[in-house]
Amino acid sequence: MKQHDIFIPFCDKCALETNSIFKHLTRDEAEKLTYEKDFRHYKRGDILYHEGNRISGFYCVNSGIIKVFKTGLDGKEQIIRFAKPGDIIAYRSVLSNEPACTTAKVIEDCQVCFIPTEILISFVKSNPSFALELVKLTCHELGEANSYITDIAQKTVRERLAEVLIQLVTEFGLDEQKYLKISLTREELANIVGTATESVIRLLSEYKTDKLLELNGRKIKILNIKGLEKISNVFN
Amino acid sequence: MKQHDIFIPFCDKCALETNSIFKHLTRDEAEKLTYEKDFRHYKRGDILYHEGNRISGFYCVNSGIIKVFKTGLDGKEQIIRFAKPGDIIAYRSVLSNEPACTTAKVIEDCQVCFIPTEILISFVKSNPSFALELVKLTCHELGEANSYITDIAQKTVRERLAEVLIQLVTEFGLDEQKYLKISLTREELANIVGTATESVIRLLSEYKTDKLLELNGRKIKILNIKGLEKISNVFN
DNA sequence: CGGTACGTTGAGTCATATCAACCATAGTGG
DNA sequence: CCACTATGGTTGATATGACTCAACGTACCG
Repeated sequence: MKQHDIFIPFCDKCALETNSIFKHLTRDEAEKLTYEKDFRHYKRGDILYHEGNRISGFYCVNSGIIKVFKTGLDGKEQIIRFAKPGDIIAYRSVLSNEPACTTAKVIEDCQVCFIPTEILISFVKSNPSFALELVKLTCHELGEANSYITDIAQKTVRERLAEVLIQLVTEFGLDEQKYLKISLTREELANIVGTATESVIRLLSEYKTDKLLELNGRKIKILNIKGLEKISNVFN
Repeated sequence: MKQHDIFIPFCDKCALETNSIFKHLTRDEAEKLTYEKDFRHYKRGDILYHEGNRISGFYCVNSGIIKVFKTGLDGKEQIIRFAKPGDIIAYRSVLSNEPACTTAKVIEDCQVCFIPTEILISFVKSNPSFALELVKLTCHELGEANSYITDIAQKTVRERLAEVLIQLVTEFGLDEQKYLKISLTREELANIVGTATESVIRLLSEYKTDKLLELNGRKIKILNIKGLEKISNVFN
């Protein structure tokens, strides 16, 4: 028996800690989930699932960070979102019963629970308030997607990069020295913003000149959030 | 009593005809819906709801066309989607319990049913398979939003305009003379594509030169769909 | 008949992409 | 241990897609 088998987290506990959607399950359901799911480890660079494939279940992140992206023309990635502890991924394809429209790749080593489709469906059917929460979650994500469409369509790259940095601060936070907790390559940043790697590099160094941030290799130290907000034109 | 009151459509019938989500309701639920809903007429230019407002229900389109858009910087519209008979709108805000993130404006005179939030919630709770269908619908729309993000981020305006035209053909069809059934201003086209009105005009006349379409004022006659597909770079 | 909304065209500008060269780092295999 | 390679980061030069601005035409409407 491998060591990690011992540490399979109980879903009811994990759900509360990570604030995942499963906190809306009943005690029995959470137990069933703990029993039925599969606990897995992945390393940076590993792929959980591929765009275009049918998948037999979805994932709940226990630790680590995963990027979810679509592959566009010439294989250029468009990062749609990140998943961190408590988040679930691939549920869209599972629920709409369509092949995966994205690929999920590990950015920071992670532990995830794999949950078979039928379990999710059965919870939706047996637990109306869970169903409602799931609908809420999806609708919320849809609202964010709509915002992002508007942003990409209407804002400049300079504005969007600043906005993305703010979002990353909001979602992953800063450490004690004000460094962004998530570490991304310039190319990955470009693939969120929807621009060229070189443009990201130039803009970052422009922000640096303007004393909005400092750069230490891949680590980004945020000096002036207000300044970034001003650039990004967010009033929401 | 105004004449239209006589013609309030029965939901079970309408649901089958327009292929709306309510076809998954039970007979009793459909009756309840017919009884509780409010039937309304709107003219071109009317606004059903405004971005930022809380709304107390959602709409099911019986006839006509509605555009759903977000207002970006300088008041520029970004059209997110259209709603035609059978489609429901504003359900996102209702279900996520957030203020409307879009505005809905009538493009072609329409008749819609207004359905109070509580009814929808009660159906989600009482009818698991309806809930599941609703989740499916939302997830499907989310998938489309993700695709659109990738497109806008990676494709040129020329490619996107061609793609939008194809989508409009798919969604609204052509009449006997191959004219696109939905009629939009150049500005509206620009607001779907996410570009300037002038760019749309120039590109349309370029397509025309290439014999892909003909222009008669606002009416667009599609001559060569394959050609448009080639330009748009869609392989999906 | 003037007003308003929409459509069209041309000219100039600018943000951003592209292409190319180069450096730094780390991991690999002989 | 060193050459080798891959990956990521940076910078400069150049090209160009798309926006902006401005002028003007057209059609419909009260």
